[in-house]
Amino acid sequence: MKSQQVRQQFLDFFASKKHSIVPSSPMVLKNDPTLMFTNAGMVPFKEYFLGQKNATDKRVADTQKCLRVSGKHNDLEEVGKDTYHHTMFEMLGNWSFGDYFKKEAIDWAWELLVDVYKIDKDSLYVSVFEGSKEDGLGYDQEAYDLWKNHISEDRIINGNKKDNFWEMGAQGPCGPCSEIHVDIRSAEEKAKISGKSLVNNDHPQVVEIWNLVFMEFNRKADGSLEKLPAQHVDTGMGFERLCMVLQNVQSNYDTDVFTPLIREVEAITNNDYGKNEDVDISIRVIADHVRAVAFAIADGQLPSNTGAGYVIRRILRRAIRYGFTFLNQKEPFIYKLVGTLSKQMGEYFPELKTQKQLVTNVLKEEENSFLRTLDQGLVLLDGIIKNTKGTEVSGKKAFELFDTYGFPIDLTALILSEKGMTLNENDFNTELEKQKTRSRAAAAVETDDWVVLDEDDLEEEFIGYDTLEAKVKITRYRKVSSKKDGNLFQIVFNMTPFYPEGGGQVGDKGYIEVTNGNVIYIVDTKKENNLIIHFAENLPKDPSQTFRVVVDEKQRSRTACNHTATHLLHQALREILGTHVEQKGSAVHSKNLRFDFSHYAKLTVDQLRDVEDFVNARIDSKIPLEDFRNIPMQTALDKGAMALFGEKYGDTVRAIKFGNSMELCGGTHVQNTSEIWHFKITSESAIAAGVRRIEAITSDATKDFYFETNKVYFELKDLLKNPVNPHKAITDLQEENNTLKKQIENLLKEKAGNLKGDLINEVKLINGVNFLAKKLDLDQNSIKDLAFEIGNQVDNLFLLVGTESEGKAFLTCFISKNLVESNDLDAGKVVRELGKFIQGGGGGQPFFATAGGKYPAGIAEALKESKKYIL
RNA sequence: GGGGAUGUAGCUCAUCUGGCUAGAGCGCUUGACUGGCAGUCAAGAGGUAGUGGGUUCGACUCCCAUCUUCUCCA
Repeated sequence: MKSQQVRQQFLDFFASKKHSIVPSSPMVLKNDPTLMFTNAGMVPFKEYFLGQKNATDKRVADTQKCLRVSGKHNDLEEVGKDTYHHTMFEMLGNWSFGDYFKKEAIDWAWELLVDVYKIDKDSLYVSVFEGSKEDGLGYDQEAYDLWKNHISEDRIINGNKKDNFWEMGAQGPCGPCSEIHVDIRSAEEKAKISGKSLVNNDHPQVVEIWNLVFMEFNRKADGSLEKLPAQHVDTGMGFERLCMVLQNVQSNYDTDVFTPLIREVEAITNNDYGKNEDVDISIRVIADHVRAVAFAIADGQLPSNTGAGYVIRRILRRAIRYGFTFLNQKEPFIYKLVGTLSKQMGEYFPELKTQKQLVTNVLKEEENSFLRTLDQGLVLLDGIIKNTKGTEVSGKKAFELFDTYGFPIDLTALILSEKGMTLNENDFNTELEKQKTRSRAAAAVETDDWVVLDEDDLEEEFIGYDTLEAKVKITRYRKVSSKKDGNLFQIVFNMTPFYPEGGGQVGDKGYIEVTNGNVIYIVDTKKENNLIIHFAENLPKDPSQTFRVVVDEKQRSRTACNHTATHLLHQALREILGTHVEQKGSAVHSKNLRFDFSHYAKLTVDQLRDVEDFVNARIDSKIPLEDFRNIPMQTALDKGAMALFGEKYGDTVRAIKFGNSMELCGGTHVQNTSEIWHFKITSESAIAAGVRRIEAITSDATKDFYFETNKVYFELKDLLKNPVNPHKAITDLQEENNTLKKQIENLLKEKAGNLKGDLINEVKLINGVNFLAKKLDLDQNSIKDLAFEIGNQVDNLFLLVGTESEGKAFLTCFISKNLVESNDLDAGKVVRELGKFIQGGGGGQPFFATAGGKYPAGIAEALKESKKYIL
């Protein structure tokens, strides 16, 4: 059975059980501070489990693209070494939000696997939670009894808390779970060792394929459990593993999910899969990683050096590294796999198709940049090897190479071992640990439990589109402390006019009015799991009162101008550059806006001008806002709204329309484009291959901008005595300046030439040494030049020049090199000793040295004294 | 967000702990040799050492601030 069919049958099966089938949510998360990527099928539905939102569909099923790079079985460095771990994978899941529970979940799982997929029930095992004393939980008898109806009791295994009690995190919803394992070994092997003993033992052919979680508790910060108001089902089945079982192969990488990629890698790199262990690992790594990276980029997450982008970069670099070392690829090649991937998965994940060109460009650029890093590292490592005595390279040096220059440590180890050398890994790990501790300490956040004041009013209403102030009640609050921000309070109201950071737009600021006119400032507003959280430095004394809260109007209106301008800019770019332009990122602040978009070339001056004109024309046309709230997604799309990838499945959306610009958007906007007043691009630059960034300003900021530039212009013009043509005035000045410079240079040379002649005439032969000590009225640099020039013409020279400037005294001493040796003279010593006369000190090299002091009157004596060195 | 590195001629980089009038290779200009090209030789142009402060007799070098780029960690 082809993987496409496997996926489809799953979805069809649950559709027949009255589930809504929803598309996969983005793999990259934007509004969750606790998580960078969707790492399990349940992530998009977190808010339902947390009780922060009521599900509109009580039964849902989907396949979800997930990314895992850390965790007990998902260390990035392990992926590829075995045949069943991945970074990016699909998780098939069915959900019940307060609807059905254990019985249906278990019955349907069995029906699908055995009746639909026709898996031999004698190869299946199931596990049941055995209970936990520390949590006061008993044996999950209910699940056991349900399984007993389908499977013989000797195939039911008891599982401990580690394997059979699922938790979302340290805090939050959790519950017992029941896993289904499948044994795909041959009959002989099964006869030898019972599959039962291999369950949960990391055996590549006895694997868990489906986990059914029965969510019924909430774990509090103090570790205790409380019963959830409603019970949910959350299941997750590894798609790739399921395909392995159904396609009757021994490895996920032998399924048609991966084989097209593996064939392509073989063809491109001219290597065969299945002949050499290192080559096989490399090919698996590349086949796995290219999926993760391509999906992430298609979801809008470009590789970068921080946050989620850094994780993506690391995954890609790991693939490049394996290709470099074991497949002998010294040029970019991974980008060539995008076509195959898109052909194979683009049907169900259309973002791969539409973003194919961008993904390809970005990968190629990243590959090139890392290959440069590797080149540089190879040179540095060579240097380290040369400077190493003995055969062990210090861990500190290797760490520096890794930390500062990005050279992979395993590559260092490999190269060293080829040269019969070793690496002090302990020291390396110590250094790495230090680095981690430092970073963690800087980012540490302590979060207290929520204090819930109003259980009944958990769904917070956003009223900020229509009003900037309201009378509200606090429904919950908690304290968070971090090194960076100190103590802050997170406050949630029953309703709020404050816009939370999202869609690129910054969160609102403002204040809470407490007793007798005092206020508590709200410094930021953010969204977390669908909850609007207000950050305040204090908490009202009596949080149970009703408060008036007010949004900072100035910031809000400026931000609104910038947000609307961003939409118009987006429209302008698509109109002027073409519809290949897609939003890749956006930041809307009160003082400026930033818009990243896909485009292959630098914008010309004319294009920038056209874009500005286009936006300003729409501002001039005074277009009113049309605000469509709570309309179904499909309705919005039918009306012509631009759908962005990265949108999450949701019940209803909001669409913002200004004339022909229509986008799905939750942000705040002006009522009429005329409020924006004016739009001005301040910069255009590249941020990645095929992605460009425009920064721009609007309204008040453009006034300031024009005022400032205008002011500078008039100041300059004034300085130039108000010429008719300032441009010409400046170029004239520059030319004049150049000719004058040359003239002065010539004059000075001439003067120095004369002076040099005079001085050479004054040189006296004393004791076989050409001696001259004189005070001159020249600057330090000229004296230096002069000294060297005289030195070039006169042999056996001992020259001492004194000079005085700004009340300070200076001595310069030049001694011909042959004299330095034959007469054992040292100009440095000379100036140091003579420096005493001018109450200063100095030094230099044996043949040229300078000294400075604060007593100019002593120069004469110093000059007189100098004679003694040659007598 | 935290740490490390980096910025010197058009390009790639030297200048070891402060002091050899800031150098090399490639590239560029001019000239010579060779039938032409490649090439060789000779001469030459090109640098506020990221920027702004400070310490010092003296700063590319040390200190502070700031920006660029790279990189690791979170």
